[in-house]
Amino acid sequence: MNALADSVRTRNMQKRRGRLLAEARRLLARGGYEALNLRDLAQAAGVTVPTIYNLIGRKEDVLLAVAAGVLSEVEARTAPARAADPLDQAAAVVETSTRLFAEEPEFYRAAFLAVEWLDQGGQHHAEVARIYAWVGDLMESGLAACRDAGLIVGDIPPAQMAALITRSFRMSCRGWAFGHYDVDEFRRLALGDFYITLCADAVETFRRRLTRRIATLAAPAAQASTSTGLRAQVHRGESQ
Amino acid sequence: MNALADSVRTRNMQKRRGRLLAEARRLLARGGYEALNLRDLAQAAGVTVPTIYNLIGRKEDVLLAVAAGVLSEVEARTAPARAADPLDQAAAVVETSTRLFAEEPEFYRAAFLAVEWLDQGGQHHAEVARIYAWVGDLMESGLAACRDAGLIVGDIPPAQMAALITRSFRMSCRGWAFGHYDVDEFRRLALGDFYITLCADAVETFRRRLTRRIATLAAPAAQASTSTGLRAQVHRGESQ
DNA sequence: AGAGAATTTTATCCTTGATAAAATTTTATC
DNA sequence: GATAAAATTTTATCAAGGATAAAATTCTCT
Repeated sequence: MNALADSVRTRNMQKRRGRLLAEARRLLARGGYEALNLRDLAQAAGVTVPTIYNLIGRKEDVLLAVAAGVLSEVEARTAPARAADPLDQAAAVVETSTRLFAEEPEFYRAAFLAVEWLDQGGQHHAEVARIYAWVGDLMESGLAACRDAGLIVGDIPPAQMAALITRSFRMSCRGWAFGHYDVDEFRRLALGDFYITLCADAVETFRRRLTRRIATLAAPAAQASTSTGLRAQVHRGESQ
Repeated sequence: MNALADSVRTRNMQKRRGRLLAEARRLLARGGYEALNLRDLAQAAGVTVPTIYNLIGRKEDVLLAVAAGVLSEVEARTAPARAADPLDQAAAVVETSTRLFAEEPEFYRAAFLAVEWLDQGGQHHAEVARIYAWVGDLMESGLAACRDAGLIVGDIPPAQMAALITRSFRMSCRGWAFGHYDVDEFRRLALGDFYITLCADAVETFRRRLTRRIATLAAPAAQASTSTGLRAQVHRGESQ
């Protein structure tokens, strides 16, 4: 009962746990929430179902672990990266997200699906709250950088602006994670929302810069993507 | 086989169907998605499970019907209501939502949970798309009213602004539907987001009006929590 | 009233989350 | 190195929930 020991047993457990989480992400990212069931997960990881319970916990805990993974990963990989230009620094959240999403789509898509699922399930989860608190803080510090550079008037409470950006950012992430659009469209949307929000409290020169950037974003591939995939859904036996 | 007949049979079926949907809403609004299972639903409505399949369809169709209900209800109850003031007209979406949410919380909460669930489930649903397309259109026409009144500069594509407002609006609705905050907080958030977005492209005088309104909104406490955890650096100056 | 159509119910299947108890593997002690 | 104890994995099984076929019932129309 040596608690410190990095024993064979402990190492194997960690390895199995890692495999389980990796497979959970793969299943989630590929087939969405409904594709993640404990039997398939166990089989994919080469263990049996009760082992999942032993190594991770109930299904909710699996999702929680997937969601928690993204936070540590992101915190580790997000450089402090103080850009010279405060606008670029502020936009860094979006640019970084875009890069990460493009590099490891499976990882982030899975994490996002997990988060959205957990958030929907009644209870409050500290992990989920922490993730968005982290995004919110980044947004707010971006705002602060702009304010310090004299680019922002200061008529609107920064917290309120940060909250707005965070809300719309989350929706943009959702759209990507759910497969409504690709990562480029995600970047366009998130960056556009960000610039527009900044415009709301921007000094005149800064505002001109922002509107120019917004015009650039709107570029070629139009939108209309998300809401037009209207495949007629036949209602059975629905006589009106 | 008279299709037109408003026969006893048809009338009873409609009545049962109505009871089923009403009970579905009740179960959803009270216990969230997990509380809505077909057996309980059938029992609550005084029928058996296969009857649900006959009158409505599979579980997904029940959710779809609940979601669809909100659109017809809202379209019916939303007056054309051209306010004298274009700002008020633009904000009408939020004010109307607030009123409806307060009047029939069960109905709207259920519809929202249904929509969010459907949206998460991989497939595209025309009903869901239509609901948010409708919101987006209202937002855009509000913007148009402001533009026609000369309150908006026109540097930012209205569609992009409308999309931003719609995204954040949806998140605010979510928060209310999931019980993260009450209807007053919902109104504050949604209205605040709306005003900030308008600020982004507002003529100077209009912008002053908006920031004043924003300051008014921020008013009294409520709850800090929600999801952001942002500590406000309260900008209190600018009282004018 | 009675034939035939439409609807509801009875009975049952299958998937999936969850867990107790047995079997196995690892650790610690002599 | 053998063996007892502890920890972990597996076998077997339950219960809940979505879904459906087939029987029973109700309604319509002549």
